[in-house]
Parts: sequence; C-alpha cells; structure tokens
Amino acid sequence: MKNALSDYFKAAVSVDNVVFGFEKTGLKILLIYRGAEPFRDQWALPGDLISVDIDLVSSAEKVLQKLTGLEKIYMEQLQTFGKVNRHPYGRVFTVSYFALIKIEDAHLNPSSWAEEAAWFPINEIPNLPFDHNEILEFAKSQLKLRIRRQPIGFELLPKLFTLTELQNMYESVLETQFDVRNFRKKILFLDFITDTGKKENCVAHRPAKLFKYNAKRYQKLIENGYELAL
Amino acid sequence: MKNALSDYFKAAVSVDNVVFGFEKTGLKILLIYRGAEPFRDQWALPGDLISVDIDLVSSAEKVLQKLTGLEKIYMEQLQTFGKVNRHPYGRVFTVSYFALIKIEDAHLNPSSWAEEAAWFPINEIPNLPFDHNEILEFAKSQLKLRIRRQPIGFELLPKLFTLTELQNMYESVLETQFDVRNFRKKILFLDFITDTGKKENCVAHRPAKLFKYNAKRYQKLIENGYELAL
DNA sequence: CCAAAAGTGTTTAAATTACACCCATGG
DNA sequence: CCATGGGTGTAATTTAAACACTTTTGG
Repeated sequence: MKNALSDYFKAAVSVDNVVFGFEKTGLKILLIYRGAEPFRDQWALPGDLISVDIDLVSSAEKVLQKLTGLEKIYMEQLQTFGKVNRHPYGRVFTVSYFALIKIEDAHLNPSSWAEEAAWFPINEIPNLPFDHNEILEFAKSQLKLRIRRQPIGFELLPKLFTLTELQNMYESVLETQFDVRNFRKKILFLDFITDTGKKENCVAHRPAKLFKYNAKRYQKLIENGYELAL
Repeated sequence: MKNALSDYFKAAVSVDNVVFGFEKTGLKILLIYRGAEPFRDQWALPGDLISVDIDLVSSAEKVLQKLTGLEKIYMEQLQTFGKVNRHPYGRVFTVSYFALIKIEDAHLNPSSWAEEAAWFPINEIPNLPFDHNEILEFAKSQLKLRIRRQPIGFELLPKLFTLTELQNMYESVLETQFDVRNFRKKILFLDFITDTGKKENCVAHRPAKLFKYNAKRYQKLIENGYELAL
C-alpha cells in the first residue's frame, strides 16, 4: 500500500535554538516566555516554524537576529527531533541549533511569539515544553565536545579578555577546574590569542593583561580542528 | 504579515542513510539505483520520505531493515539539510543518518524505490543526486570523529576478528597507518576486546588469534566516551 | 600597609613514538 | 624448506601533572 506523493507534504518543520552566553557568574541560556499557543505563558527555547520559502539555516539565524539584534551569530546545527506526537498541533519536526553569544552585545527584543526573554543560569533551567529539556541537555554535551575541538569559546567572551576570564569560561563550560599555570602554558602554546599590550584599569588589585583572539590562527583551527587536552 | 498556521504544514521530510561496510579491500558505502522519479536511474543514498504516522528514527531504521534484512543496525543521526530548492518536487527537508553494517550479514533486497543496491568503495563514489555527495562527505568526517570517541568500529567487523583485521578497519576509516606493536598495545590496554582462545584455520601462515569485543566494557565506553589517540 | 587577584618555572610521572626479529602454518 | 603473515619488548622522547611564592594595583 503506497501513499500518494501529496500525503507526504503535510509536515511542518521548526527550528529551536539553544543560545549560550557567559558572565562572571557562569554559563547562561536564553529562554523566551511564550506569548502564543501552544504552551503559552511558559519558558521555552526560542524557535519558530519555518516558512516554505526560507532556507533552514536562514530560518534559525533569523529567529536569533530578531531576538538579539545581533547580525553575525556563531551557530551550529545539533540534532533533529521527530517523534510523531511531539507537537500538539500536528506533525512538527524540529531542527535544533546552538548559538554562542556575547551577552553584553545582545539587546533583547522579544518579538511577536515571545512576551519576554531572559538569561537563565545553566543550572536553574525550569521545565520546558515540547522536548526542549532534552534538546538542552544534548546541546550542553555537544558544547563540551565542540569547545575542545575548535576555538569557539571566544564567541562567548568580549573582544578583549583576561586569561582569568578565558579560564573561567572554559571551566564553566567543561564543568571542571584547571591549574592556573598549566592552563596558561597550554593556551599560550596553542597560539590562540595575542597580548594587546593593554591592561585592565580601575581594579583593586594588580591589573590583568588584555588579550584578543588571533584571527588567522582561529580560522585555521576552526577548519582543521584540534584536540584540546585540558 | 503573519502566515496562517496551515501554511506551515506543507513540507515533506525524508531520511537519507549513509551506510558503511568494511571488507579487506577497504571501506564501502551502500548505494541504491533509483527506480522512481526524481533522478530515476541514478545511484543515490538509500532514503525515503517519512509518513506522518512514523517516528523519525523508526523511519530511518525501516529503510535499512527493508534493504538489508538486518534487525539491529547501529545508526546515528548526522545533520538535516533544508535548502529551499534541494528537491524538485517541493519543499523536502532531509535528515541524514549514518549506519555501520557487517557486510557479510546483509542480504541486499532492493525494494520498490530501488532497482538495485550495491557496495561502492569509498573512493569510487559516482556523482549523486540531490545534495547526497555533500551528505556523504559529512558522514565520512563524522565517522572519523566518532570512531575515536566510541568503540563503534566493531559494528563493521564480524563477531570474531583478528587484531590485523581490527587494525585494517581503523586504518581504512581514519585513512592512516599505524605501527603494529603500538596499535596492539593501545587496544589491549583499553580492554575493548577479549581473546576467545580460538584461532584462524586453513591459512597459509601462522594462524591469528580470534578476538571478540568485550560487551560490558563496550557499553561503558559507549556511554562515557573516551579519546582514542591512535 | 593590607587585601585581592595576577603572574610565573621546575620537577616528576605518564604516555607516545620509534624500531627489528622470531614464530606457526600450509603447500 | 620456503613463503606468508602473526606475534612480541625496550629505550628515548614528548607531553601532562603537580605544586607555592612574588607582583601590582586601589583603598
């Protein structure tokens, strides 16, 4: 018994983004407070249904551009979820993405489907609708893997950062602690980052040197990957 | 300008599988010769459109079960491709999977949409329709990454195998050569495999010991991952 | 001069690499 | 007895881990 071709063209596809940000207090996730059904008035991952005339990637980017006001956002696709009954309105597949954002650059601008948007500490995430909690767990584990293969951690930091900030970021993401001296040795050896000659000021302790990432080396490492044994 | 909800439920979703097998002559990919439009009479990845009442994963498994006659197949999801015009018949998203198969256990049984199915050496893949070549390249690079994190390589080998076969398999997948002694040292140290006490016979040279994988350890390593520095 | 965080090297242990010869079987 | 692939150990090098004190600034 073979279906007619038209029987297959009845699904919807959505994107759902797991957006990571980093502050001194730790890793954060961006959630929106849903302003529309289903699951109105619940915190959820920012996402949207895809229009037939928009590419998958563009669709994921558009959601975040609207929401954060940022133009260039680092995004990677995660997994696609497609259980028959995962959405109450019909057959909806969702493609999940993760994004890394500099929190201080994002000006949150909840759009039509969201009444509010807010950063949640990674360990204080409420119950989310659909399979969003599952998506989030997957995203966390992927971020841990990918941050060791590519220097994507910079996407979470301001343009200029101290070595301590860099270490805190890695420690938050990987949920471990590193020895200060060994950490610096490895990072400086990898040639990720460049000393800008500038320093922190107005701090009540010895001011730290400010570094920026090394753009040429970044590209090479993004393309080739590496293995960061931290 | 907001679309009506029904405007979103007009997409189709398919699965496409990149099926790896291994023989002495190297790594192979399973392709089918399309018996239906579009791209009839071309070699392509085995895949199918998803019915509205079947889960995504089941759908991918079903394609391969029909095609190979195998019940339990090791599969993992790769990426989803969703450019607007990737399919000539309308908006079709495709979710790609990779699968690892013991070639000698598979009894190929091309079904309705395929006139033929065959194993192609990994370096002799023809031009494929849709974005299948892109999917294949992605699958190859993912296999390289994942085989170093999890002991999934066994899925490509017969139940009993020699250390030389194991090494050849790793060398094919990773496209490198290893020193025989160092390879054995590492593998035996990881405690992946158990000596069955059996030996090859009817070979015109010293018969090799036959090993099997260590099921308990396999489970632990699948769950926790590791880093194979080969 | 005190508090607070930045910065810096050496020693020890572990892991990885390089490398060459004898062994068991079938024909 | 020969051809074929199977099997084995050690030394040298590289990489990772452990560990504590001095420096600079603001208040």
